[in-house]
Amino acid sequence: MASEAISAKAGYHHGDLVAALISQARELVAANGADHVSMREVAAKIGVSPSAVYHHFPDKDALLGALGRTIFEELADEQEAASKAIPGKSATATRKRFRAIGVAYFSFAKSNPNLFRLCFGPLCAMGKFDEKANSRAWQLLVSGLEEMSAIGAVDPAVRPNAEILVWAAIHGSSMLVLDGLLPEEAIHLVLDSIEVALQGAAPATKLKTVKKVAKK
Amino acid sequence: MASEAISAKAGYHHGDLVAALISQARELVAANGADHVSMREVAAKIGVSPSAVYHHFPDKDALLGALGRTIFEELADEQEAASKAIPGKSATATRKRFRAIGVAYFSFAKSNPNLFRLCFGPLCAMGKFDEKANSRAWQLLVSGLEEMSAIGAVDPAVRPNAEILVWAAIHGSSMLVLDGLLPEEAIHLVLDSIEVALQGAAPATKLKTVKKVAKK
DNA sequence: GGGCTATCTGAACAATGGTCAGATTATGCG
DNA sequence: CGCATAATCTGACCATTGTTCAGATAGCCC
Repeated sequence: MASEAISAKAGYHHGDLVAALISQARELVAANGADHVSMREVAAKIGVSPSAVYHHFPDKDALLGALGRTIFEELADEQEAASKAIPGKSATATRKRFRAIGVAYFSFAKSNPNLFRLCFGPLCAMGKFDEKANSRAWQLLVSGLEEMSAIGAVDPAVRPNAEILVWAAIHGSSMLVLDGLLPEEAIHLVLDSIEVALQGAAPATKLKTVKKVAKK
Repeated sequence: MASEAISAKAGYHHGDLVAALISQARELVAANGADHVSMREVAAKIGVSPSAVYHHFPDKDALLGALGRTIFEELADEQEAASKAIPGKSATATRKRFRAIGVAYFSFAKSNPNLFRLCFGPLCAMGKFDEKANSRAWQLLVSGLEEMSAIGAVDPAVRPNAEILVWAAIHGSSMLVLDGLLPEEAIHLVLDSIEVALQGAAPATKLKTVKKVAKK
């Protein structure tokens, strides 16, 4: 019903079809999962013929790719909002802010599982999104870690790889919770562990990594 | 060509169709991804009519579910093999063994991305696999951590949640590498960081987790 | 207004997941 | 051995899907 209200206003034939398509696709993917969305259904719900879609997107992957790009933005938006909701430069504020960014990531995944899966599915591996689609979220993480460093909550020894560990742990726990393989509390346990991990430990555990990645 | 050689031998009409179907599905999923596999193609490659499949599996998800279960076993097999390849109770052997389990997880993902994705996709969330499909892999992880504890490589304070952190980090980094969002070396950086993290830190960082999970 | 281009439609195609009645084969029972 | 019964497979069929393409329709510029 309210599919025209998205952008600008109607101008030529139908209005801003591409925006309407993405928005409608968002709704259907969120409801049924990316695999169970058909171009025809998207077109029909907008009141347009199935073939109309192909004048704006070469194929289904392109539509879903465009959608994925906007979802990445949404995710970054929520993380940014969560971060900005906790101002202040005190140590506890910094800590809370850092944690909030991680919780926002998980919360987004939990409340939009199908959209989250779209972002990190095979389409991502096929490069259907922008190169830098996730760069904002990454920047958020990095600056969160920089603030943590500033208050001395990050051992300089672990700092260089910290972003990767943090993202991997948050992303992994989110995914495994979505899959039903970990309970919801996992995200908090993981965030606790991460804060501990960032403090580092006695430097006796250095072990050079010389294993080969692929075994075959 | 060699599709009958899988299990037992022919008995009635076609032989062990269900095993042949799973095996053929495995091949096609590995090659084309789970989304681009059709029942008809699976049936055709085996030389059987499309409808024959539906006398053994109620629908496509059931076939892929059965396949997923076997993939989970494969994954656990590889982890177990990697673990057993490093015997000994010394500290360095224990450490190497622990790391090998993680590397095996990643290696499997990297060399069978489509199969790996099948295991942890929406089908998992829908409960199409066995409840305890991944319990063997989990056990491996747990006992690996117990050994690490035994040599004093795990701070008792972080021990209770260690399994979750480790799985999340390894799974997350594997997924993000598959998605092309992290470089391949990420797995080693993550494993390094994990070993440090397990050592724990000064107990000044305890922060009770009282945040709410869903923000809405 | 006339042409040009952007935008959309309608019909069509091959392929897909799934169903069902019936053919074919094995198996158990006398 | 013979026959009924159950297990297994086939063929035709249906609705739906992604995608294409020739043409209809509407906006825009001169």
